[in-house]
Amino acid sequence: MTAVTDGWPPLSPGERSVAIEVLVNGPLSRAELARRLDLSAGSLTRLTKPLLESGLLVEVPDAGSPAEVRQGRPSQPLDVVSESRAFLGFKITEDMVYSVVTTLRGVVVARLDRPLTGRDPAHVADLVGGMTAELTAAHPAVSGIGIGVGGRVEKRSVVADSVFLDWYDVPLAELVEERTGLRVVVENDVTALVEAESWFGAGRGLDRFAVLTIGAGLGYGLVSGGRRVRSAEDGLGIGRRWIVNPNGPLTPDGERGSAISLLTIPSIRYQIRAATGHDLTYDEILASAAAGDPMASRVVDEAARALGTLVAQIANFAMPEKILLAGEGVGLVEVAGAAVEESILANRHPLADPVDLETKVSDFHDWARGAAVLALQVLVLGAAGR
Amino acid sequence: MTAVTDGWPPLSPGERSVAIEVLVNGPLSRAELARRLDLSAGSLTRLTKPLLESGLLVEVPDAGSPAEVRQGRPSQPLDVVSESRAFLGFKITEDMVYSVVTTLRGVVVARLDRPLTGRDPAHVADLVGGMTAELTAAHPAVSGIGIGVGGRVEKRSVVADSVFLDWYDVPLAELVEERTGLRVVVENDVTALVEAESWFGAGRGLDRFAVLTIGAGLGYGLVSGGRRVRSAEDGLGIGRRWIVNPNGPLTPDGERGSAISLLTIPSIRYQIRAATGHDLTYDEILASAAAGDPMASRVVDEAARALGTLVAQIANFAMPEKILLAGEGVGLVEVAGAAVEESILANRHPLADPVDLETKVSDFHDWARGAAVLALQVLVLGAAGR
DNA sequence: CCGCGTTACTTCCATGTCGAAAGAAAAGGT
DNA sequence: ACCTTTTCTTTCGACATGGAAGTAACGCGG
Repeated sequence: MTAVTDGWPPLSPGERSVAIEVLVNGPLSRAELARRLDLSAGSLTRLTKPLLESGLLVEVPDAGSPAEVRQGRPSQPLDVVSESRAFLGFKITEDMVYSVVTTLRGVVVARLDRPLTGRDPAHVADLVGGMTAELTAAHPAVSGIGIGVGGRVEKRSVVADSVFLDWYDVPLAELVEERTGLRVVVENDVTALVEAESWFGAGRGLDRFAVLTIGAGLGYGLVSGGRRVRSAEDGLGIGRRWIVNPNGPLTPDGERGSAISLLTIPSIRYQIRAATGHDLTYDEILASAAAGDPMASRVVDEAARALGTLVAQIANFAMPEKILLAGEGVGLVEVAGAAVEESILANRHPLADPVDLETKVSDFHDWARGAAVLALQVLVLGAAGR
Repeated sequence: MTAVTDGWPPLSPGERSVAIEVLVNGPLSRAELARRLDLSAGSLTRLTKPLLESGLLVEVPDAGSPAEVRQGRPSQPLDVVSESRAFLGFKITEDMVYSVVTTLRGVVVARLDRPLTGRDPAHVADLVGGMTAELTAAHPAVSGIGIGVGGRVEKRSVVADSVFLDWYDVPLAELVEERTGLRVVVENDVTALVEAESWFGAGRGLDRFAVLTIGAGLGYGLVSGGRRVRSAEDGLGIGRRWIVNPNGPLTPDGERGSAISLLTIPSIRYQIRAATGHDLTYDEILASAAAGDPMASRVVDEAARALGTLVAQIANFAMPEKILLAGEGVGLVEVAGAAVEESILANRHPLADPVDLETKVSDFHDWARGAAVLALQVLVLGAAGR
């Protein structure tokens, strides 16, 4: 459909590690790479040569801080040409398709959203194809497409089941490849976000890293040894049965006191609606709580305590170096951060390390970006892992 | 003090992986090793030659199942001479020192226990030294000593702090090495057990594996990527604040409804004592519950539900392939296994994989064995990991 | 009993990666 | 100008690895 420059030549393991290190950790000199990758200087000359010849890496002028006066020959930083290739990322929700164009570094350079008017796979693929055509018009050097979907995805191409779309075994990657001529990677939305954050986000450079997402549901992902931990419950989310406080509220989505009932946006809105009769938006509820409204405060505080409990349990059992909180529902932390902190401490050993918790205010474009970064990982650098 | 055959010559990475594979997974032919380690047949001839010459491996007669009629040249299994070296493992408790002698495979071939009459480091080291003398008399080929202690241990040699011994920065490894002339590895008892089970026990061959111990306290350890996950809270155990059920009982050791209050042996005994005035042993309480006594049943059932919750949370957040339950308090599972199972299911996603849970009835000699296996790992095979 | 296929193991060599050492390049300091 | 320092390149030897070819040891079937 559109001109496609194909990927770089296949990389040897050594070359790949160099490419990824530069891609993830900005411009780096050969000497610095040698230190980071624990290789000799000679090896770096050898490994970088084909990468420079193929154009994946380029030598850039030293933009380093001139503050530190260094002796000796100046280093020659290497970098990727971030804008040389672009990736498209899509996030499919019940009623919208969100998309972004990212650079090689996962920086979003364009956005495009379209309402989703039907759930037929062909219709969705057509819409994605059309959006791709629009985006590639302005950003021609697209190397691949990533699509994030809530639900279970197999082999990074087939949507095994997605309840909200009523899809079962839909070969989405194939459908979109047919329409665009581009290589397509499909993945569960949470999984894609975890991979992306592990590379270019909060989890950059970390060995162990966890992500908890709060939105319409709860999502969880774990990275260990620099690789995402796969499990059978990928894409299932945290179930309705996960009981945090047996005395907690009962909502349609979850059992009494479950994490779902206490924390998700629909459940919090349901609680307020059931108690007051007013149907407030999530942001309105947070604002009311911040303003001191007793009912909203009670619900938000209870949610914050539940969140703290969850975070503490993740820290206790998965032992990540860092936990990222993402999703549309993290505004909770801004309003009731103290309650979250308190609850974390209450559920941790007093002598344990403090939990490194990062909150990322995110919208649906972040999910789309996650998918784009996953496409980058899979299509350009081959396979997974660092 | 006693004749010491020193370790084998240092191994190259390739040789080490072969040695460990044979050590952990029984006799294996070169061809089988080539398949498992993803190496060529030629490499295996090369790698095994020095191991055979140094005596670490030997060729053994094929004891394989003669049922399967195989064509071609019979394979030549290689094995370690399990009895060629021995390791001593010690577990130091408040009032006893337990010790075992193990083979290269971590099989216990002798036990020796002595009461601990004082907490002075020199006294404890003397006792360990004396027990070592007794044990080496019958088992001369001792290659090293491992010591497990409740508390935090640094650099596998110094007890940073151990509350029950009132020890702070005690260089225990050094003290015992002086008295025995053998190399000594000191480690937190839970850590040692986790390492041992990961090699020769329930976690054999698994990439992700968790251990939960129930006894005087609660212990937790996680293996990921075949390596134990280190964290700042190593040796701290699960704290008194870990709230499982806010409506639960209050005990001296933990806050209301904490895992400590619900699950540990002293807490369960405390609950029964507080409710009935009778000071029953843990086993008596379990027997009463099994016999239908209402008070004991209530306490045991509540403990079982708490255990199920813990196991489910470990499965949810750490996502191990298998969870091992060990320690002196696992009798609980035999009496109230159904309640445990039920509670696990209640806290997992309905579509999630069932939890692979193994219960190991264990006594203090298992802790000592863990320390012995750790000594084997560190002293013979060098460094950590697989 | 003797080929024949099969599997296990060994020997040998080409390949490729790596580090160490030596040299070249490009700065600052004196 | 000269020295020092750091970076980068080149060269070469060490070493691990895989593949090909050869040898060994079995069952099987004529």
